Amino acid sequence: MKLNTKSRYAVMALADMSKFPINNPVSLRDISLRQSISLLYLEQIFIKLKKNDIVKSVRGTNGGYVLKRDPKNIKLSEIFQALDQKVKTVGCKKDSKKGCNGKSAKCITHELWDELEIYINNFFENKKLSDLSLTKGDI
Amino acid sequence: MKLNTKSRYAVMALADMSKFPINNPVSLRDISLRQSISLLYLEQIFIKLKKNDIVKSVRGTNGGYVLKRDPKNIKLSEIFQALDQKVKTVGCKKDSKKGCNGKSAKCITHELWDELEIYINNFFENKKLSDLSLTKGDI
DNA sequence: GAATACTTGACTATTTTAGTCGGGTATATA
DNA sequence: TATATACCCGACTAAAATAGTCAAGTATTC
Ligand code: FES
Ligand code: FES
Repeated sequence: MKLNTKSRYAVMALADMSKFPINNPVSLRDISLRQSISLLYLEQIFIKLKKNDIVKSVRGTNGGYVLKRDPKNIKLSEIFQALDQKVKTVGCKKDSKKGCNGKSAKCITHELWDELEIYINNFFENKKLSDLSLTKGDI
Repeated sequence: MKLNTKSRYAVMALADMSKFPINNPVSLRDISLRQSISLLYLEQIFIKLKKNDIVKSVRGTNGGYVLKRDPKNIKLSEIFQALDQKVKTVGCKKDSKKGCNGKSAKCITHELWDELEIYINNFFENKKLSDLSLTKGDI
């Protein structure tokens, strides 16, 4: 079970932004330098964050991105969703009646994995961006 | 975040076994048929389970594998460990002082991911094989 | 009009996953 | 003791996912 870099960087970048006065555009270039994340990669990530109403963009000189909401109201689960990062522990399609083995019933472990999936999603659901942006002084 | 098939199948196979009288060897062929898992793949999986003292093998005709311990004493975390399935949410090496970006300090999100890693590992640590083998009547 | 910074789709190398294959060895039972 | 059953184990491979890069823009401010 691994977390991909896209989600990790997304949270890192947003945490970085949330350290600055809101409504003050933060450029990807700056985030890239501070957090050592490839600028090109960040661009890809922010397109998705924008589409999902987590940030908004300000174009032109001194532009950048701005958090669209208070960090207190941004759940990690939303960030993950924005990046199509899903927690998938079951081997089957959830809403299908078929099991992971192609049989007509769910397998003997299905319930367990489902429980795990809910368990993990709970973590993301209950964590807000603000929960981590304030923990440390350094950027 | 996805769970790989090896771990999923391992748990499935062990759950299958635990439905039968202990000390009664269960052949991989039977498990393969019942659970629709490739026999060749199962072999690969069971070599590892054996090396990690979760099952023992009985060779020859009517042989198979036997659980080495009571399902009550087999934690999911052990099964995962046996298959080198690690939960990895941080981007850095845990015991290194360096961060995921190659810098000398841990990044701003490190603590969060570490917390998640512990959270998930907890799940596996607290689940026993017996917790799922008895839930359903069917195999 | 020059510089800054966002926008977007396509492309690619690398790694991981999910298996398969081949050629063994050990044991029970007929 | 022959044969079938079933474990043993390293090497191999196709396919998918990941982690980016690249090229060619557009919008805005100074
Ligand atoms: S995981 Fe859903 S049926 Fe096996
Ligand atoms: S995840 Fe450990 S330093 Fe970034």
